[in-house]
Amino acid sequence: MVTAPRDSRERRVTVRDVAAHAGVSQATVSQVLSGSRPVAEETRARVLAAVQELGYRPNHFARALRQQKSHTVAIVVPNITHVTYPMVARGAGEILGPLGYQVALYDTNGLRATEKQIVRTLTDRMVDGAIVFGYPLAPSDARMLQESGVAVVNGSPGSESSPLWDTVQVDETAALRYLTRTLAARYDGPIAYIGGPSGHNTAPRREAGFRAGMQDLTLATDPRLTTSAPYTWAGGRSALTAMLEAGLRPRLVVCANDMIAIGAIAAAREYGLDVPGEVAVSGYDNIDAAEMAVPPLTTVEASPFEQGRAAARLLLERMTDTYRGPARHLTLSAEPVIRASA
Amino acid sequence: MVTAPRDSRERRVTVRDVAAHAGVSQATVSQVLSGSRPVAEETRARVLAAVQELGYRPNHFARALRQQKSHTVAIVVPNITHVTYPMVARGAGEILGPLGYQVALYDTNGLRATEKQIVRTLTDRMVDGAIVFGYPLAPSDARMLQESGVAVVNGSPGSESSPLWDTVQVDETAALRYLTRTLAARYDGPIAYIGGPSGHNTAPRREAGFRAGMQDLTLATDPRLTTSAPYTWAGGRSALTAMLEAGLRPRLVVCANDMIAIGAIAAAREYGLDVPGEVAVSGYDNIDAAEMAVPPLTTVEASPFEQGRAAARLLLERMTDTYRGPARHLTLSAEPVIRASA
DNA sequence: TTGAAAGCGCTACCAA
DNA sequence: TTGGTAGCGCTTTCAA
Repeated sequence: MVTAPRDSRERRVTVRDVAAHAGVSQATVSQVLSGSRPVAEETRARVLAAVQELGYRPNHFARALRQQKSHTVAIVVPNITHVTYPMVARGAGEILGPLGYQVALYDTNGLRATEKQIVRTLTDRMVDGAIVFGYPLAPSDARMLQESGVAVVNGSPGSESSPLWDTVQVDETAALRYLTRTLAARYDGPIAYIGGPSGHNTAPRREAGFRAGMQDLTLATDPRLTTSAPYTWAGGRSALTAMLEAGLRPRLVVCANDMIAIGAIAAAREYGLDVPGEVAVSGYDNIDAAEMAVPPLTTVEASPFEQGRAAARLLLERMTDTYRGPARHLTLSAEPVIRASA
Repeated sequence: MVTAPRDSRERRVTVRDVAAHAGVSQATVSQVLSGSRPVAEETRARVLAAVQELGYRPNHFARALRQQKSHTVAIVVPNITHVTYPMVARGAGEILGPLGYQVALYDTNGLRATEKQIVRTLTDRMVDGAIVFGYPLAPSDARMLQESGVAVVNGSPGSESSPLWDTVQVDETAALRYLTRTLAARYDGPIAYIGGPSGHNTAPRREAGFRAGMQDLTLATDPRLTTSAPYTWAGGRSALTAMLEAGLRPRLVVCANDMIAIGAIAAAREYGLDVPGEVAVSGYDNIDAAEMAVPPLTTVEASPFEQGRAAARLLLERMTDTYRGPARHLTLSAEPVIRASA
């Protein structure tokens, strides 16, 4: 027969306990811990000793309730499963953590309904700030957050347009333009582009970059060689297969992301074409698989870690009211990573 | 000159406001919202209308402070960047979310110091439960959590040993044993194993599986063909290269994870060996890159999503006191995924 | 330099 | 079926 005490939950040590133990008032304890007003050195030492001895840990909720702030920052992303977003969270955590902020990660799953629900949760939980990353912040969501006193930064391609909140982004158009220009100059022959699905928010920006790069070299883009596919391996594979089946023979295939590119490499190989000897292929994102691909994939690295850090810094200045001016828009460059595939 | 009001933060609507608006007491409002005692239909309707009209949202902290529970479950993982862990979080969220629990993800970065710090945070934040996943829970951490009334589940290979907390795990040994047996029977010739780094907690279990599989077929393991490497592409590549340089020609290479395996494939290819024609290779984890590898990688899928769900269910029963018995240990099978590489 | 006490918003107990 | 109210643990005036 089991007789262990089921509820071993110990009573929490409170400010009151510490005050009693140190022979001072609660106010003094609170003060010593927060440094909000001067305290006699001797008293201070006594309080600290009591804190140590009793193992006092402040109750987060009581503090949050009283101060109306939770010392928590939310990071809201569309897909926690894609490496980019955890990296953003790590970057932000690196800045915010040491300053005493908790960083909480929320996953919208790409659903508008979930986005809204999370925004409501954030105001209920009185987060001090929110970094919405990977999709354009809805104005109504931004308003709701700001009215509740939540500082906001949006990190998303194309997000520079809003005058109401700070943004961080990578200039995808410029990155793909540069990559296209660099690679197109190397290969003699038709150049193809496999873009992302038209519904996706990054697709048009990347395609614009490809077109601009072509134009820089005064090359025409052949509509039969410009197509789109889901952002997947299978999507890239069938897109290039379709071109090859149609008798087209691109010398270079610029792809809107790495998965498409790796799929395209597979298609080329299945067709008996050497990569990069007969078809060169490039991607975008620099996912893990890019380095491990055969041949290793030439791609673009958007440094999500740095984006997270940057977003956190902007947010911090808003939360602490260090900066009060108009919305700031920070653009980071994405760098080409040249490997063997193109 | 900017004259917009700087603090647009609106005063929160409280229970008091709703009560006044509906002409009832705070107690009644609280009751209607939580369903904790019967209320006359007419009163109920009036309260609900007031809630609607005023846009009332309960204050999470006040509630947590009063009830001494936060309706939050923490998931603590060693590396938020590895796909497995976000998947676990999603699985747990799928169970816990609809029941009104918030799921918060914490990243220890593989550091013991951070683990401890997070455990302290969790007790401060009065989480109702914690799923510690991907590393063995330290007994002292478990004690600290349980003493604060936090329900605990540990998900980690080899974690079945503790009588003090529930565990969920995948039997890595059995999985690799089965895979080894299956593959080894197919190929005629020497069989190699590239294991993980000896410091890593999963390495010995996977190696044991390999050895058991070999034994099942009464095959001897050649020490020169049994090596270890970091869990990386580069690690796998140099490990197999070293064997080949030494004049060894394994017909099958069983690897402790996918990155090692994909690196080994690269090494074989660089040596002009066909995969799987001359060297067959298998991995473990079924990461994204496995499917995209050339040839697609034969591997083992540990279904982190299901593990997350399972852990959440165990935790839930502890949190709600639905289950009060001795520690339970759930083992899920990991399934082989046979592709072209072996 | 310190203490007393109000009150953050909520729930749950005790009465009616 | 409902209301009054104490109190969760903390910070922050106001007074001394």
